[in-house]
Order: sequence, then structure tokens, then C-alpha cells
Amino acid sequence: MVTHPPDADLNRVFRALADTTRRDILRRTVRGEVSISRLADDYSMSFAAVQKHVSVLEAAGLVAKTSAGRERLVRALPDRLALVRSCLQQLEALWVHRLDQLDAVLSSPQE
Amino acid sequence: MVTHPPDADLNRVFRALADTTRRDILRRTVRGEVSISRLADDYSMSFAAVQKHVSVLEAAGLVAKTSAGRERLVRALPDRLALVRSCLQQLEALWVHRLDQLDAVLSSPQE
DNA sequence: AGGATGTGTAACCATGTGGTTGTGTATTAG
DNA sequence: CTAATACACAACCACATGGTTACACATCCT
Repeated sequence: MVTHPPDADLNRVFRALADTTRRDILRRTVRGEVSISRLADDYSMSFAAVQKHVSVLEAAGLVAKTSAGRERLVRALPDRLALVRSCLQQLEALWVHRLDQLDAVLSSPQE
Repeated sequence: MVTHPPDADLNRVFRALADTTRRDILRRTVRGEVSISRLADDYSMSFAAVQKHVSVLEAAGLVAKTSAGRERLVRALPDRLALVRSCLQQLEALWVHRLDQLDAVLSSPQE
């Protein structure tokens, strides 16, 4: 069970997505760049907490920050979602394969 | 920020997927029912640890257990993955929308 | 210059997580 | 019946996580 590097990445991405606030931040930064304090305005938690959420998303590669004067603009990055999609697709492919096998068993003559 | 019940579900599902061992268990139980001890044979951790992983997957609705004599057979459930897919799809739809807006801006005459 | 705003960082706390061991209880095998 | 197997459950531990507050620093505004 050597955990491939991509495995660790996948863990971080799923982990980052497993929080309502972070998913919301992601939705908001998909539409365009938003500063951290403007993000923080809409949540009932401290600025530092929102900052932490952003840094979790950043560590997962789901978001990037760019400096603009005294504020940091957060924008969502689409690339890492492909990782998740491929993981799910792989799982669902196995399901399809199982169903195929079931079909084969049901439609083949008894042994 | 009233977290809808589905939000909590989504959190649990993503959280459950954010672990290499659990994703592996999921892959193995997609193909067909596997007992917990047979699952545990292939990981370098205690039986109880694997049991916990299974129960996390179960709480997330990704897996179900059925009694068969003294063993519990674990099988993967496909339904909850649809939740994840729709969440990602929604996010990516927002991205597409942003790109559309960008295109519109770029192709429209200056103001 | 000086104050307001935006951010980064550190310390701290409660709780959750991933792992362990130990014990109890069914169920199967001899 | 007894022993081994498969599981459930609880207690425990180290560490991560999500939150807080406090403080330092940079940047903008007047």
C-alpha cells in the first residue's frame, strides 16, 4: 500500500471539498476574483477562520491567490476538479463492469 | 448560513472519500460483496481500524452491510456518488458561465 | 504623518480522526 | 462442548481540524 503522490493530492482535494463554507468560497471565486475580506464579510466567523479555509483550498490546489495592493484576490482553479472527476469515473466504471458481469451471468446458459 | 441537511450529507460523503484506504475499500466492494475480515486481510492495520473505515463509509451512505452468518458482507452503493457528481457539475457549470461572460466581454465593442 | 483597512501568523482550545488494544458476543468448526 | 473465527464496542492516544483572540506588518486614504 504505497500511497502514490497523486493519492495524497486526492485526499487533500476531497478533504478541502468536505466543508460547506469552503465549497461556498469555491462557488464564489469561480465567478471571478474576490478578496479575502470581501469573502469574510458574508460568513459568521472571524476573518482568520476564513483565511484558514482559503489556505486549505489553496493547499489542495483548488484556489490561487494573487496580490493586488494590500489585498489578496482569490480565484478558483478548475484543474484539480478533473482529478476528482476521474476518481469518480473510475469508480463508476467498476460499477458498470459489475453490471456487465451480472448481465453476462444472467444471459449466459447455466454451467 | 443555515446548512441544509443535504449539505451535511455532502460533507460526510466528501470526508469519507478523502482517505486512500476508504477509496480502496469502495473500489473493492463495488465489484461485489466482501466481508470485513477479508477486506482487513489486505491492509497493514488492525481489524478494528478497517471496521471503523467501513463504518465511516456506511455513515456516508456509500456502503451497506448485510449479515451472513457470523460475517458482515459489505457492498458499495452507487446512489450517493450522484450527489458528488451533481455538486461538481454545479461548480463546473459556474466556470462555464464565467467563460461565457469573458467571451462576451472580449467579443463585444468597447464602451 | 497617522489612522483605517487588509493580510499574515502565532498561541490556544474543543472536538474530530485514525490508529491502537482489550473485552465481550455470535457463529462456525472439530 | 470447546476452540477458533468474525464481528461489535469501548477506552485510550497522538495528531489534525475548525474555530477563537491577539498582535505585527503592509497598504491606502486624508
